Amino acid sequence: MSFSNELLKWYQQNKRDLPWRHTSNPYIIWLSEIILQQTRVEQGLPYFQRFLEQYPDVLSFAAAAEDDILKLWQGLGYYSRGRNMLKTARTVVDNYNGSFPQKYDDLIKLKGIGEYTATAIASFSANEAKAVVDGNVYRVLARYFGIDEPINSPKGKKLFQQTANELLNKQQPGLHNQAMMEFGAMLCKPKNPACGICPVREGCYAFLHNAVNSLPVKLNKVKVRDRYFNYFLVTDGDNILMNKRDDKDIWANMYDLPLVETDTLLTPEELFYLPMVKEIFGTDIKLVEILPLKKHILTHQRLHVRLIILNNQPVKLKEQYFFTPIENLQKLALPKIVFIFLKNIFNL
DNA sequence: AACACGGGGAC
DNA sequence: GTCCCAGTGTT
Repeated sequence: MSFSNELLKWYQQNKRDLPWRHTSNPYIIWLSEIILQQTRVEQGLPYFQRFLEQYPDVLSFAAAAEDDILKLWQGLGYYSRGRNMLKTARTVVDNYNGSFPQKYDDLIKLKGIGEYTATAIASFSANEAKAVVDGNVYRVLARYFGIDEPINSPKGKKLFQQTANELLNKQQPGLHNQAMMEFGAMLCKPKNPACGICPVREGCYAFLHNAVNSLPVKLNKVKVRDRYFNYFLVTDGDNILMNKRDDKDIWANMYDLPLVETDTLLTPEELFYLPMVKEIFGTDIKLVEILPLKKHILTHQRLHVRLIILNNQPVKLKEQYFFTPIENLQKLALPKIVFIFLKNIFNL
């Protein structure tokens, strides 16, 4: 029995019942695929449900405001996905008459849809015969065929895509693709794969050569940068001073508090002496409290975040600053760490 | 080719 | 702590 047939048999018996597997609607599949980029199914599932309820079709999605999309995306990370979805939804309405494309060549042109996602949508919704290659597929192929080429080198990427294409079941590409990924996620896991119950282990290079833990090979460990975020909490009656972030840094276009970033951890005295701080709050700082430093880990950054509560009014409002009612915080898209601070203070 | 972009869960 | 998740866009 061929690898593909064993795989499909395993899939029919072991697949999870996931909502996006009950449809061939490319809009719904697109929604699920974007949400699941670099995101585990369990984490993305509730977001998928909320998005589908709020925006049942591409027309309603295209009509949304960016603030509303980001708010619904809050806590999921990689927020450019949400912003790109809005662009793509509007492109689909404008250029495709609201009918979501199903062909790879159309999909790949849309914002936020890369090689993987275009293949996934095309094969799941219309059985286009292309092989998906995601993190799961890299792992399954590297182990089964004993490929030690790094999965994140250009050469490796080509090799794995080619291998996946040759393995693809051309009769049922959609099913085959889903089966490959489910197999990688459920059985051929990164740590402690279930080789004991694996239906294809007799043909698996890694199993036969005791190389399961050394495959796949991946290069380039990410460098992590330390950043120190000093947030200032300033209120005026029932209003709170907020900041809208620009589109350059992390958390683009989302909302946080007035922020002074430093290279190192400063004492309050050093901090209050900074020109930036004096410019915004003057020289007479009325400190109420400094909440303890919280560490917030991102992929490339370690954020050291603290909240400084002042009894000052700003002497100068920067352009991106604005006062808003505290109850309105519920409606703003806030980075996780900012949300946690504010939640603890205001019982949001 | 290298880097930026979040947050969470498993070990 | 480390790894990595149904990756993509920018430089």
